[in-house]
Amino acid sequence: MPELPEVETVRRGLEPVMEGQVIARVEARRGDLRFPLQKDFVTRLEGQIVTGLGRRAKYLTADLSSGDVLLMHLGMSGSFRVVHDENAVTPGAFHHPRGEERAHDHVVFHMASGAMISFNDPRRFGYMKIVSRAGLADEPLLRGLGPEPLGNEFDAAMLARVCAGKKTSLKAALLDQRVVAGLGNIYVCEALFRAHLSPKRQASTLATRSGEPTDHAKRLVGAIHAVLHAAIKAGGSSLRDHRRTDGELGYFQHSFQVYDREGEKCRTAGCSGIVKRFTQNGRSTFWCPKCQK
DNA sequence: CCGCGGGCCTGAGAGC
DNA sequence: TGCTCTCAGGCCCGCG
Repeated sequence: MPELPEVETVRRGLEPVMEGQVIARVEARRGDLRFPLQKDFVTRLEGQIVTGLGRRAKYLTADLSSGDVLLMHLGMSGSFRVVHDENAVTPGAFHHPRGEERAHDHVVFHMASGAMISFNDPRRFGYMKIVSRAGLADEPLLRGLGPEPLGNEFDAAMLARVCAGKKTSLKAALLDQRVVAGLGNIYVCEALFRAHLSPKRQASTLATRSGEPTDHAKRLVGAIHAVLHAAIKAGGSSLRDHRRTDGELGYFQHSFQVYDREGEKCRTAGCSGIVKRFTQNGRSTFWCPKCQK
C-alpha cells in the first residue's frame, strides 16, 4: 500500500497512543509475514516503554526503553488500527473492545493505558523486525536508503548529482529508494505531472554537463515537496487498503491529477491533453504526453 | 550499471 | 450467482 504520506499519517495516528506508553502485552497471531517474526519478538517488546515513534522512508520506527528499535513496514496492504478500551482495569486484561475482531490482524499491541493497536495485513508483504539502536546504522533494511524527500539533504543539487550519468528513466530513478527514499508509484506520477516532466525523460537530464542542477531538477524537487505536503495534510490516499489509525479514509485520492485517470482530460490550465497510461519498469505510469516534456 | 521477469500473498473488480 | 482472469500503493533476487 503505502508510500511516505500514508506511513506518516499512520505515524501521527500511533504517536499519541504509543509514545511514552508501556507495551503491556503483545500477541503475535501470525509470525509468517514477509519475513518470519524473530523468535524473541514478543519478549523484547513486552514491558518496554516506547520512547519515540519515528519514520524513515516507508518504515515506522519505535524506540524502546531497552535500547532496541522496532522497525515496521506496511508492505502493500498493511494498516494499523487503534481501539481504546474504556473498561480496561488491569493492563492487558481486556479481550476484544467493541467486539472488533478483524481478519488478518497479525500482531496486536496491548498498551498498559488500555489502548489496543492491531497490525492488519491481508497480503502479508509487511514485516516487523527488532534491531538494537547501536546496530541501526548497519541494518540492511535501512542501509541503502537515500535521503528523506522532506529532509534538508534532499535538494536540486543533490538530486542532480545522483542522477548525473544515469541512463535510466526519471520515473525509475525516483522509484529507486537509493536515490530518494519514500516515494512510490502514485507520488512519482503526481510529482512528475506537477513538474511538467516526462516519466520517459532520461534521469541524467536533471544535471548539466558539470553536474549542476538544471531548472528541471529544481522544479521537480519543488513538485515532490508540494505533493507530499498536500498528501500528508489529506491523511494520505485511500485507494484500497490505506486507512488512518482511527479507521477513517485518507482523501488525497480526490486530488490526483494523473494517477488512475487514464482517458480523462489533463487538468493543466490550457492543456487539451488526455491522460495516458503505459507500463514502465513493470508498473503503470500515468501522464499527460502533451504537457509533460 | 541497467531493465526485465518472477516471486511473495490476498482481495477486488471486470468479463463471461 | 460464480467462475476465471487481471491487477494492485513494495521490494528482493537472479539473469542477461
